[in-house]
Amino acid sequence: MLDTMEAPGHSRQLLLQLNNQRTKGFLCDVIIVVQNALFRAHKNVLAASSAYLKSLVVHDNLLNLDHDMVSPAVFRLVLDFIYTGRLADGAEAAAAAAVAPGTEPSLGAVLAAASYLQIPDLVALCKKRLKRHGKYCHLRGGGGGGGGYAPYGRPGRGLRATTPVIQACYSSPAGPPPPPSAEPPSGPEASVNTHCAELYASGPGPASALCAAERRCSPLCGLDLSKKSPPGSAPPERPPGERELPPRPDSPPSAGPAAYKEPPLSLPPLPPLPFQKLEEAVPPPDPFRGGGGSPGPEPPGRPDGPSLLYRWMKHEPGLGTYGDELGRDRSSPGERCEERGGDPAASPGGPPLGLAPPPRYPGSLDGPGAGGDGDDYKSSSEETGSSEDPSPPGGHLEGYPCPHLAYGEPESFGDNLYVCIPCGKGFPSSEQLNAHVEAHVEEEEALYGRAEAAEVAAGAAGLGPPFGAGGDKVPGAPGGLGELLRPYRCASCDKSYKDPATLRQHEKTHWLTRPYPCTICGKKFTQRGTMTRHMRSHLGLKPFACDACGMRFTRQYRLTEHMRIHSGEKPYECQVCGGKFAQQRNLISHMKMHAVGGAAGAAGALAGLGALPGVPGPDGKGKLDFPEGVFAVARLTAEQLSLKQQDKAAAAELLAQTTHFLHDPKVALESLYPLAKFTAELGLSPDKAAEVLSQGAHLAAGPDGRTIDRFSPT
DNA sequence: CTGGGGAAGGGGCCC
DNA sequence: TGGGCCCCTTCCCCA
Repeated sequence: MLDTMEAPGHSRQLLLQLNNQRTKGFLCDVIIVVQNALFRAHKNVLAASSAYLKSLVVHDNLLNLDHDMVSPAVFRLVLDFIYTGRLADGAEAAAAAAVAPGTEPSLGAVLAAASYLQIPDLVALCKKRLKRHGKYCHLRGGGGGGGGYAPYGRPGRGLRATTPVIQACYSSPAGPPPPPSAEPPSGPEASVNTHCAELYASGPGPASALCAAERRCSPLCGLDLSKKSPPGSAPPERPPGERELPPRPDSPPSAGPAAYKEPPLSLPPLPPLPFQKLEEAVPPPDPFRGGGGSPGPEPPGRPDGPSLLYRWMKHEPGLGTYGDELGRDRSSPGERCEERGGDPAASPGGPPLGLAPPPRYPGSLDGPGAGGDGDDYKSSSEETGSSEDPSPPGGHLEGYPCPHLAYGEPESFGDNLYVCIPCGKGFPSSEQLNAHVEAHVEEEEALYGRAEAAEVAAGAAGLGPPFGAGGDKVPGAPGGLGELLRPYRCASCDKSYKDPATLRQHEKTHWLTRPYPCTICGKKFTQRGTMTRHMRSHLGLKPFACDACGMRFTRQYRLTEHMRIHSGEKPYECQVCGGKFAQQRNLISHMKMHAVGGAAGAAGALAGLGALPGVPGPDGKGKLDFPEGVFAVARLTAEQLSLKQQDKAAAAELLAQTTHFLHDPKVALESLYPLAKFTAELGLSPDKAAEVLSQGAHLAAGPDGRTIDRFSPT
């Protein structure tokens, strides 16, 4: 009979590993939004620790906590407790939160949060500590104007009040996490590196909760990265029709689940914070308020107004702030981010107090989306090694964009808490930062001209962008059918569009400066929507869930595509070999295999098929009569066209080749319609098909274009 | 080892 | 502003 054996320290070791993984974002499957901060964690761990969080994580991957009950700084401590079983004392809390001493969250705030989140162990620990101290407000500068049971560790809200962009946060200014040892973690190092999975979102609340002013002023703010699962695409764990989370019986109506009205993925705007009121009532000696007599900043997350925020955001992020490797784009090496000009650590405005500048880890977002899941997480023995050094380089999972590596170490700015995101310099007051940002703007204007300003002006005035493109719009200009359908022509590339807005949008693709940079990796985009979508990949927001398998996607279209796997539908058929595909892109890829040398291949095929009746068909299995050969030519031509849709010249050439072999004008004209029809079947727009038809008809029947009407596709 | 297919991620861009 | 589609690319699996 075997005795029950117990490995000593197993549970603690397990917790250490979990915490280690959390610091890297490894296998994190939930994001917790607390005001302007994002935390990543593991559902299982949260569910095992907090009844409240348990009720949330079973439904969603993105939780939105009531920031009136839990501040980011407090939740940081709570999360640390969950993963370590330890509650940092005041000094540790300050160190862990990278805040100035005396500004750590009050124990009362932690207790309130623990109660709110239903973490009995933490509640008991807080009470015990409070009793031991014999008071509730023993912590320096405690929350709520002196500690007590203020539900909110307000001082913590000063944290990074001027970091409106998503930014990594470290618990400690330096040093890797402690290696697992036989001793329980103690001292400040115990909480080292426990917060690197925390990101700060722009604005005072979740990404979607930016104030209207910020939305107005910043092309990067007000991003609503949220999406909702389409009807019928809810996560599988959520029963159909169930939208509301189960109410939490003991929570007040104004807080907790009752305040939770929207699925977390939607990141509903948060109500105004009572911060101002608190300040008015008890003006605290807030070290976050910067230099002496300055009027002080807005509440945390609300930096000096929209204009300042805009100036930060509109500036190209100095990617070195987040890691020099950021923004690297495999497919677009030319868009790699430029090195940051200066090192904040070396700058005069850098961290005072002799704090060592955080090392710049060569992180990279090359891997799957930072917040990705599924394939984004690749198993690695590294991750399980207890002695692994999470310090980069080389210490994180390949392909996994560890947030703290990717975004760089947290800045320890000491008193210089107003941080310029582009260059990383810290300033003691918002005014000084403002002046500094002005310099950035001037530099930027000098460097890039006024393209962006022109864009803003053009957008406001309804004018075209620079380069005079807007001046060439000639609605209804004389010409063929294409011009009638798309009268707004781009002066730079000859493309034409139906409406001026689309043309204006297109013309941005010719600009030298892309107006919408990603605040995380710095990659720039021509369209805000593209950038927003890109940001979702960073945050791992996948709102579209498959009912069948639970897999989630960032885009509706992907889900639609994915659902064909379950339905077995393969609507895309190769006209050459009959192969069927669920994804159109795979058909296109497949067709490239058939296409031998593009136009040359088409010409060869034309020569073999269209010119001679009775030659073997495309599949090589049968003989085609002449009309069939014509259609085969049309098909092949259309297929070729589908591969090179943008290349109108190539399309015209292919059509010319097609019609060249159709000596009989009647046959040629008859072949044009199926050609255009098939072109449309391949997914081209009716306009495109009409354009193809127009071009072909001109080639086949002369330049007058009179045949177009007869053969217009329906 | 290689090539092809399946599936998916991400960017571009038009509507 | 978001949806939808196209395109390129990557990863994995399998023959």
